[in-house]
Amino acid sequence: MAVTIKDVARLAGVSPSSVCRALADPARVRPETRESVERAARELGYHPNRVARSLITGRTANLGVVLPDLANPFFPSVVKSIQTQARRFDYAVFLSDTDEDPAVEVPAIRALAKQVDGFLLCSPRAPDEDLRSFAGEKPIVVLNRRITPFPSVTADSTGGMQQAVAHLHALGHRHLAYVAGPRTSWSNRDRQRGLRAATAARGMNLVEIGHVAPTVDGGAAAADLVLATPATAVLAYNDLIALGLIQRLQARGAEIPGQVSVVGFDDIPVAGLVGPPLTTVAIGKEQIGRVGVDLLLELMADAPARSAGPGRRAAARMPAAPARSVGLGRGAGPLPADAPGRRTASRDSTGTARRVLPTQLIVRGSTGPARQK
Amino acid sequence: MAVTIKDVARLAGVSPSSVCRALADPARVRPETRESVERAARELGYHPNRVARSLITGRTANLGVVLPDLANPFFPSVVKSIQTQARRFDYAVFLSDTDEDPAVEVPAIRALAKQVDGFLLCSPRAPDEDLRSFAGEKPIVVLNRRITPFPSVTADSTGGMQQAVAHLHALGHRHLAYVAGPRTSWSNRDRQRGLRAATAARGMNLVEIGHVAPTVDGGAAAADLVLATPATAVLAYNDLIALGLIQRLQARGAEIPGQVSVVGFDDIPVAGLVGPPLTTVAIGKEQIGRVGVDLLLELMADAPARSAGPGRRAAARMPAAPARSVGLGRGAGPLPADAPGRRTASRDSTGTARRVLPTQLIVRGSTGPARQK
DNA sequence: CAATTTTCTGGAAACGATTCCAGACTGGCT
DNA sequence: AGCCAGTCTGGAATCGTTTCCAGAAAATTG
Repeated sequence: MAVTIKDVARLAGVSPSSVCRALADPARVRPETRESVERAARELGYHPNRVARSLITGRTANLGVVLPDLANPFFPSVVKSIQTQARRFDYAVFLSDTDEDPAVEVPAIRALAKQVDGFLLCSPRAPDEDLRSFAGEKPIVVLNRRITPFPSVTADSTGGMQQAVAHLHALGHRHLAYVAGPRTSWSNRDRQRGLRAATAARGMNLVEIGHVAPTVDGGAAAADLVLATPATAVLAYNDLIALGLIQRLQARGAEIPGQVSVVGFDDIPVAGLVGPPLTTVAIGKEQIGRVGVDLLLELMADAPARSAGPGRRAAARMPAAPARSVGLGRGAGPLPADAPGRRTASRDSTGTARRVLPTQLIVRGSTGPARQK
Repeated sequence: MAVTIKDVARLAGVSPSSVCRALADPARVRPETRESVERAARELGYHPNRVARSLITGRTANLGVVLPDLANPFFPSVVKSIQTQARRFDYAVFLSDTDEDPAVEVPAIRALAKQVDGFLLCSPRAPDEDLRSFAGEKPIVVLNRRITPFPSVTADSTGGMQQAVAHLHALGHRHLAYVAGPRTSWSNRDRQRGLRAATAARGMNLVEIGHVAPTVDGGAAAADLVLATPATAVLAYNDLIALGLIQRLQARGAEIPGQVSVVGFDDIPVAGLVGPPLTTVAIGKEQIGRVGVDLLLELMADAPARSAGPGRRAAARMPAAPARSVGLGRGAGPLPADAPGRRTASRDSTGTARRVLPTQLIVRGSTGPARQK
């Protein structure tokens, strides 16, 4: 039914091998051959079957992206940047939304494993050891979490929390509350850790409120608990929770920021549009995806498709992933962080890359001077 | 490197064909064979290579989703529901974001064509004839647009606009403005058409404001133009534009809804969180994806992978797509529209399915009585 | 012009699974 | 015991492409 390489070969009057060569690497055939093959291919509308190709080359030109919840506006931003960067290198993207269910993650990865050249795991929720079982099988880069031995891209939660706490301290707040996200979220632990350090450093009081879903509803559910504490300001695991908090706090009659200040995390696109606009810690969502893809491509270049030996032939046709693209810095986001120097790149003791992206407090309307007791 | 069917065969002491049979259809081998194959497979951690399988079966168990912009919160909702429904039938999802560029669409489809069993095109922006060139090649279902000969899932824009206009009319508005979305968007034309009909029916005045990007910035750009008209209420192509309008109108000192009422379209998740909460026309985003997948699976069952003849063998192992799943109605959304009767299913003259999903006006805080001149 | 290198090409093998076909074995029946 | 139907299995072919290998043709050299 579909037109194959044989059809082209027949029409062009050459062998399938020559068609392959003519299309893959025109320099390796006589100009006349190239010409007639190209004409035949065009005439028949031939497009090589990537499935068949990947069977023999071991490369699929696909990337797998696994994330917990596309309904959280943070993730579409990341996926979009992944998509953009992947397309630049002619990679297509598989998407798998696990719906915040850790148990779905491993099967999801497993299902995609043979169809992709590598994975980007965004904020994976599965236990470390489950994920580690994929080490060595496929190149994997983890976003928003650190699991040896995988390269990772994370945000500087500590720095962000320090900025946020400094801001609140300057406004006179001394009693803070933190509304925690999912128990299985590494980011949550990271942010919580950063917040504890920051409050401790300034001798501030911190109340932590249980684990809630990282959604608007989760935030709403925590609001009443917040009012029951002496906290004059509350920091949320993420913006969605913060939005839910504001919503419910206002419904309870609490003025924001008059009675309670609220700080989010992520700076999702709508953060500035709500009433009052949300003060939040911004992280470079576009950078996460871009850096993640670059890291993954580097990793894939090191661990080639089939043979383990370095310097494979196929690598020649693979677009160069490394330095060049990293340095491009196209589409500088709102963060001034795109300057090379600001991005922290390090390697741990085993040599795996760890990129930590800078964070930045965006002060909007949801924070103000602490109320007087 | 990876474990293949041969390895399993060797360990189990049988031929590769038997391994295949034992795993695919246990009833076709002796229980002992099945047992030893399963043990060997488990021991080696064997997972069949889906790429190799699809080469011979012609089925990939992948779906392709193409959409214009994941940053528009409308699309993640749709993708998520597609993903959920696809997973239920063991399909994986390829995602391609075209960044609102019509020219990218056809190559994007082309690149995925050989790796998927069918496509869901969400709000495609490419010209009809370009997309029609894929007819017959692959099963395609179009969402938010109608292009013969493809089955489609659309929202009842006319009904939605009628509700919105009735609402505004009742509030005393007589002069309306419409801020149009992308020129290439079928939905925009559909909504515009519906709005014209609705206003004409009531003898209301309608000013149409040029095509803007379907984003917050697009809305902000149109705000000043709105103020220059006699309109007391403005309807936007979508919620993002409406949000941008509100933002900029407020910045210009216009009270909302005191001076201008604003109506959006889509009911994106944040619509209720902004200040003031947005009055908007809701469409069943979860339904769109679910119905789209069901329609596509039906279509794929009719037009099987390889041979054109009906009643293929492979179809037996493919989960039944039709009625059963459609009727499930799991996870009923906020719309009462999940009841079977309310969803309009029709077929045009050529017999292609056209599902039109109901819309519903959600009245929130951004609309109020018309200001007195 | 012969010898040698280089360029170019076709045939065959390979990738990992599925499926067809035919042969081996089992069991039931006469 | 002999025959037949049915069950179960292994070998071979297949999917569409890439790649290896060897041979043919062309170009270069002495």
